[in-house]
Amino acid sequence: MTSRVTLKDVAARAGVSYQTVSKVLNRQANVTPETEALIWQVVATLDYRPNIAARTLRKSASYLIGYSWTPQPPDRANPILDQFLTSTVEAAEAAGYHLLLFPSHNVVDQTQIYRNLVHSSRVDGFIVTGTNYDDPRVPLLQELNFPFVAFGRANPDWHFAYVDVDGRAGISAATQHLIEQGHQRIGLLAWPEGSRVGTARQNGYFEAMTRAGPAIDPNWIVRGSGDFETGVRCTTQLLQLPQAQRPTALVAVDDHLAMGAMIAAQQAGLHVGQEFGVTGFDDTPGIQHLTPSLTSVRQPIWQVGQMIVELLIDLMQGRTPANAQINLPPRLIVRQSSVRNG
Amino acid sequence: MTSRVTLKDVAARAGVSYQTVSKVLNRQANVTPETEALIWQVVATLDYRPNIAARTLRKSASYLIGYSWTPQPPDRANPILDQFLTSTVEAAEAAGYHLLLFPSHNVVDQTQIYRNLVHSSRVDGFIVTGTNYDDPRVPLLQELNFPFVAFGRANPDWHFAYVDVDGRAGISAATQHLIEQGHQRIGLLAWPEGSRVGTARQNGYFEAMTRAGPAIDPNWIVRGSGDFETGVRCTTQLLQLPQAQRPTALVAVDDHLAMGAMIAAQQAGLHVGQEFGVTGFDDTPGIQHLTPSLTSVRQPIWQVGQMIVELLIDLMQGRTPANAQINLPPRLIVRQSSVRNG
DNA sequence: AGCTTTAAAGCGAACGTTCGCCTGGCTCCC
DNA sequence: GGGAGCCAGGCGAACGTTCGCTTTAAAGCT
Repeated sequence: MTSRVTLKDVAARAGVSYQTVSKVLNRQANVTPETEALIWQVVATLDYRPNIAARTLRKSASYLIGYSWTPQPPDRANPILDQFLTSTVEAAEAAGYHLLLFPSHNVVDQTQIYRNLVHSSRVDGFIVTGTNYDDPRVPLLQELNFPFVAFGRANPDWHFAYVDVDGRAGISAATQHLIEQGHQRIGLLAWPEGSRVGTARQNGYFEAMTRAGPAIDPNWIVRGSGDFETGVRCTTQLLQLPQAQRPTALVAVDDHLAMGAMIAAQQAGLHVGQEFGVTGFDDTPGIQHLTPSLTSVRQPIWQVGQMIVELLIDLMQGRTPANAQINLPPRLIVRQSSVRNG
Repeated sequence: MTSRVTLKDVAARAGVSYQTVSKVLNRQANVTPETEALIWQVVATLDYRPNIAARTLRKSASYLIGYSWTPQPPDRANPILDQFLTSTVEAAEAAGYHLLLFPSHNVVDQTQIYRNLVHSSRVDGFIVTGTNYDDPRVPLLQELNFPFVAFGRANPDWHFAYVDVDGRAGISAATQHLIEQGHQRIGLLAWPEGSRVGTARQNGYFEAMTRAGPAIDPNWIVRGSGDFETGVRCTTQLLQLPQAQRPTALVAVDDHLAMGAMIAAQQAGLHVGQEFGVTGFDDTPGIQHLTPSLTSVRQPIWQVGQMIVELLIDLMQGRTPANAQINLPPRLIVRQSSVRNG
């Protein structure tokens, strides 16, 4: 808009060639301290900023990171989007990169979008979220030999950079915690089989149960999509079991299921916490204000974002990170819904 | 990564000059149908994609829109971020634009960040959210003569493009609804004075009350930051008033305050809905699952995003939109917390 | 003194587009 | 039949950088 000031303007004012100015700005100059100081001063007075497009063209590096996420339906919160974006944007910014958003709603030809961004050299790398088994984006980006880091693992046979949160350890800790509260018959509210995240989480339940001893009744394990209504329905159904066989606590693989479970238990006249333990997963903002407040597993989202960017920048700049498969432990946040004296 | 294919490659293969290929791709060519078809075919077989950096440099248009938002603390959900981003990204994509995220956390020198993005021609325009009275970004962008559209108004004396949601109408509708439910003494949980959004919303309360008749007791109006704990505290305090003077319903200017109010009322032994009406604002995901479910005012976020992008594209392409000050009505979602037979 | 080394800065080219102007050849019409 | 008009396409230049090589001049060495 306001007429742009370029290298040539700075050079003219400083009495040097514009290439010299470029070298000074990129700190790779052989110049006398005097000319260097002069150039910096002219840069400051003219308020010069390098034209990113020209730099991008010349260096074929856009300093842009592509980021896609899966939008949630509007009646559902995305508990981590805000924090994850803030974290990644901040880490990227510190290294001179920006985030370019693109939607993943277009399931039809996901790969075309990626191809396009790669071949038009719009972006230098990708952050891929919500990976599942055999996620097509992973082999695609590998085939294109394009830098990317995933939030979450995929097919275990594939070798690529990712940062993941150990859902197994999280659910295991929640289960263990309920056992320590004296529960013996503990049920599991899980997602349908086949999702990578869901499998990891449910394995945490089996691990803790078999380690600590309580027998598992297959009837205690119910599956459904991860929403509130499913939580209500499945829990109501579980509570139909004969008194001596029905669970006294439920581990849910996400907070929505857990909230449904709490409501169903309350409707059945149970005092959640005291008589009936419930735990969730994600530590969705707001669940600390429920009555009773909901125990949940909190993912270290901030750290995930930081590490993803760190890895990605290594990859984009051609370095090989020492450890490109990172698995972070989540943290159990104990609240009223799972403790007996609460 | 994979060796890029350029206009010249296409031209060589098609036996024309590369400029002609460019013209065909930009649909401004005078070419025979045969050569045109041939060029398109070669483009397809070589899988050519224009290099965005080169185009950006030449046209000095980056097809990038800068978007900044104010991150919420991690224990607080941002109820609209996901939907707003999805909406804007989708609308932008349809017009060939992408969104560039940048953080607004750096309060110290907000304007430097904007200046930088403008002068380096990183972006072609901005979406500015969370505007307040005398927001410094508005005059800055006006001075730079740079296209932008705000989500929300600012100083009423300034003339710029915005899309806003009529908070006054929303709170007015909520208040009106409580009056229709038979409430006469209705209180207001508001933010501290001085915020633009807060003022608009509280005015809706005054409007509906004076229009419909109930006298307003200044004691019914309490202010504090918009969080859950404040809602609890203020409501508890209100309920200390003598029985004959205390409100039988509360209008809250956001959902957090409303949730606090519900809990405080329940702790005071009141049956929310039946005996004590509560309404919120934002229709935060999840509040439909509270007991009782919370009546709230829903903003047409999707539409806001679409219209902002529409306006912005007009501005960026030099057109003058017919109506650049858009005020959208929100919608009251009535649930159990505000109805007497609920 | 004559030669090599080094420091400081200049110079040309290239990245891949788009844009405006130019040209060659054909058609058309009086 | 010859000039005007038009159509298809070519051509040069420019956008603002970065990069590697060259040049100049001064300094160092034997």
